Amino acid sequence: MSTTRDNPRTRPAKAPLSRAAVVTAALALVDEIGFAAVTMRRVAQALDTGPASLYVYVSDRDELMAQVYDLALAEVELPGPADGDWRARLESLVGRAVGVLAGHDDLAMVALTGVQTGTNALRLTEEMLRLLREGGIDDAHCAWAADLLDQHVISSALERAGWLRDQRRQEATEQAMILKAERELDSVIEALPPAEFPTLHALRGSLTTTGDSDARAEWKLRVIIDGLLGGAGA
Amino acid sequence: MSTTRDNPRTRPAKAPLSRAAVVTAALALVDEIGFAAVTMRRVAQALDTGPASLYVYVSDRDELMAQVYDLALAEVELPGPADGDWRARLESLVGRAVGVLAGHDDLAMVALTGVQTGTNALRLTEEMLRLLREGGIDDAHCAWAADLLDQHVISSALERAGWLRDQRRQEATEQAMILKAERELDSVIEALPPAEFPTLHALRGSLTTTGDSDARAEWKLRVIIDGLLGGAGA
DNA sequence: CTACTTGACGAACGCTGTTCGTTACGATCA
DNA sequence: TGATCGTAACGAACAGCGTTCGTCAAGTAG
Repeated sequence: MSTTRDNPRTRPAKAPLSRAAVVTAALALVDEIGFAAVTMRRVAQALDTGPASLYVYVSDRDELMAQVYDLALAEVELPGPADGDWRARLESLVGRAVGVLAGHDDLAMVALTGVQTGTNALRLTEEMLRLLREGGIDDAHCAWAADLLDQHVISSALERAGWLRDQRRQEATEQAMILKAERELDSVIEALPPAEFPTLHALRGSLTTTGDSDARAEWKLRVIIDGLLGGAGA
Repeated sequence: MSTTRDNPRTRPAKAPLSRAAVVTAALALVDEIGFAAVTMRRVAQALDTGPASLYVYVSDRDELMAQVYDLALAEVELPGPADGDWRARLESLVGRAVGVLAGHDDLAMVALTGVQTGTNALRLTEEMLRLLREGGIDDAHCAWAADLLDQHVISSALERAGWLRDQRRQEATEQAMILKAERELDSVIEALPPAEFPTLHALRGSLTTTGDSDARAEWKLRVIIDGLLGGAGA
């Protein structure tokens, strides 16, 4: 009974296990199996350990996911002078943020639980505010404008992530149903009484084309900046 | 053993149990204990039955919550001619939607899982599109504009719901810490190196005043509509 | 060589969404 | 009236979840 475990020796090297290792493994898992499917147990399994071990470096699942969120934001490169004037740079910054977040499934959901205070989140906010000021937005409104842009980033990232997921699922099923959800919405509208929903019927065609989520996000962003420059914003 | 159960008689009347009853109970529970805390078991308990019984009327927790979401939207009254021109009406409609959703904790999260096709969601979309067209927004852009406004509604509702929840918690704790999260963000910014984050430092005051979430949501809405009228929207 | 701190982790708790198989009721039909 | 049958109701269970506790082993300081 004294020499019960040879585990410590049989296990070769093992991962040193650290806060960074846990967060990195969790992010990789988000990309692999999706945000909702990432559990403490699976993260532990990926690190070849038990779930309890994670709590040395992370206090909570929520805190872990907040760290993962900030790690993902590290991928966003700040636009430089080559990207043009303040407006072009702002559009570039926002576009990159949407792209990066959408590339990690529904990870952007983390940002809905409250203001993120991670290093990278603050780095992006700093640059966003700087560009807004450079564009002449009133100091008193800059915070609100950044908030509005943040909401746009998160919403668009989630929408795009969902679209990417659907597309991957359809590739996996190898079915030519093109866009099931799209057709669904179309048929729902078609079944509506035209007398009560005339506008939905009239615009049915343009409502159900969800394909170019990129162009739509860019259009929305232009609208927002236009609004900031035009009326109450400046 | 033959007269084992007098249950059917001892139980006085019992709830007839129906799809509507389940959804209504779930909505009441959302208001009482919060969106995240609503489980199938608790809904069943509120109806004095077991969790398995719910699955006769509802296929899924997600489907149940989608129904609850649409039921909540029924509270939104469409603005009438007394509310002014198309723009005033649109602002009124969006404001009411935000208010109603924010009054049901994080219920707006449901709308992040995909396009909602419930009766009331469509009712609001119809009116939104109608007003946008009346305002002269190009048909090709109306769908995108409605999407943008939807994102605003959901984001603002979630933000406001979180604020209301924090406030209720602080009332419960009877503490005068005013706004813990606010102070937290303030101290986080204060601790940042000023050389790398000059704008965050400069705007620190206006960034941390989260109090008037109403005024902020209204300002954002004005910005969006201004943007729709100004540049690429019309 | 001993004492102590600290990371690692097996086991367990209470909870979750959901399914299965069995009841018992109300309506239908002979 | 009496038998039949579809179906709402539900007790029990399953697999999985986040998290905590107590213990074990390894490294460090004295």
